[in-house]
Amino acid sequence: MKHTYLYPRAALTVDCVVFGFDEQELRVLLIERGLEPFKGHWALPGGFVRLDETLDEAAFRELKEETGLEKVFLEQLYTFSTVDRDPRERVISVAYYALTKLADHRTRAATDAADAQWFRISQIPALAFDHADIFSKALERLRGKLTYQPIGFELLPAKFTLSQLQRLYEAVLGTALDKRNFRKKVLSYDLLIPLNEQLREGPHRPAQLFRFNPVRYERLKKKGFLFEL
Amino acid sequence: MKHTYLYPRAALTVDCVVFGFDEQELRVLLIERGLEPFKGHWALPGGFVRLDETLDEAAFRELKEETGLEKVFLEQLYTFSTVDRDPRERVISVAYYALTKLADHRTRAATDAADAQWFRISQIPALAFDHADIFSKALERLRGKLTYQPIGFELLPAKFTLSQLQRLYEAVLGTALDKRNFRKKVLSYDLLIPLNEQLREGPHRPAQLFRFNPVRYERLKKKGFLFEL
DNA sequence: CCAAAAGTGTTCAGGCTACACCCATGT
DNA sequence: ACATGGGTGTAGCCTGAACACTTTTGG
Repeated sequence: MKHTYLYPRAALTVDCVVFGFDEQELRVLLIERGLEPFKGHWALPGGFVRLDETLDEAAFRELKEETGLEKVFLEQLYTFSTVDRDPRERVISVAYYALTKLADHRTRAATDAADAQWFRISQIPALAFDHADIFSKALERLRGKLTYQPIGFELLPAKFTLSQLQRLYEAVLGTALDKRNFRKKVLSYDLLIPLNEQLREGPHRPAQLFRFNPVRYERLKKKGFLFEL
Repeated sequence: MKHTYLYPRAALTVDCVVFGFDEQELRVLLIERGLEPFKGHWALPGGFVRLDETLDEAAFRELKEETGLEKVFLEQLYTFSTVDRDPRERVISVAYYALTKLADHRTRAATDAADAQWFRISQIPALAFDHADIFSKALERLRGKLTYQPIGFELLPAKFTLSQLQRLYEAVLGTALDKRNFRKKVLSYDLLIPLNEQLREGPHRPAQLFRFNPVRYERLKKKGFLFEL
């Protein structure tokens, strides 16, 4: 009760749209709220920004605290400021989106955050506050970005097959892609390194595993660069 | 002196990077600060956000108050939060960028805001706070956006020639473009309406004037759409 | 008549699209 | 042996890049 200002101030929060990919469909990580307002509703992970941290730091911290996630791809999305977006008082929220390797984090998230759950993006429940707006802006951004920057890999395990990569693109973009053309194009970037390893699962020919070339990956990611449709 | 909170809160501002085009080069509108900190330095127009307005509203309001500009294209850019970006106290700033028709506003801005001045982007003075960072992020965004969305027209007068449009693209992107290819491509979008009017200036053949097709323009602007290189 | 910018078509190469069959494996 | 996804090449089309000269005007 001891912080007094000349003019009224809005409270400031960060909220994170955490995407994952389950080899079939895109998913988002949501938290069930234990407190009012919107108690019992699902919401994006997030919380108040402290005075001694940047927004990026706040987003990483909240992600860690609420979901156990660390070292994920995280990028600022947009700042939401509708006057009555929080029923209690004026709260402005800086939204982030994160891309995670779902398989790596599935178990951890399940233990650190008992109330966290991955939802298919086609089956998202009613969300607290204006989180539905935030989510849709994040999805839009992900779609846009995926087509001109090679960020899709952040959603896949370190070793992956071309079919997995293609399924990811198809899931995110919502369109079917031609297998041969997709492979030709992706390989042409000289971004994937074939491993001496194959993925065998199910009654069919095993699939070649790849990882990306980290140096080339960074270079391309920086300089914004055309990818695919 | 009577706004008291349980936890300390950051102050919140908006800052606007206002672009204009003088037929030759891209320019930015800056304000000379009359108060400390950074008194006498140039800075982006902006100011504190009120509790009863959204960020967009705050940006429009500050733009009006400080520069006299109204009804310009305005879009949220990024939120800046380095802990010591303001020497007085913790201030978080939501940056916007605006595109204006310089010719229309030149005089108005000059009267409403005696301290406002248009600078060539190649000759920007030292800026207050982290405004240089904000500016460079805005320029990067403008460059990126111009190549895949038809927003360049916001910087031109309502009636313009193809050469003016081309010079704009060349100035923003920093590259020379082939005249014939440029015209072919731009016209192919069926976005420009030729007028029964020509621009005559100087000892040479007069140039055909165009305006854009507003319906088609809006449609294309919305659905994000490939433009040019 | 000279200087200055406006305006205009064609050719070529490379990239994108469409498309169908064989391969390796587990059951 | 069969069902399942993995893997591969080519031909036509279209788009983007390169390129030079004529036209219209004002001075």
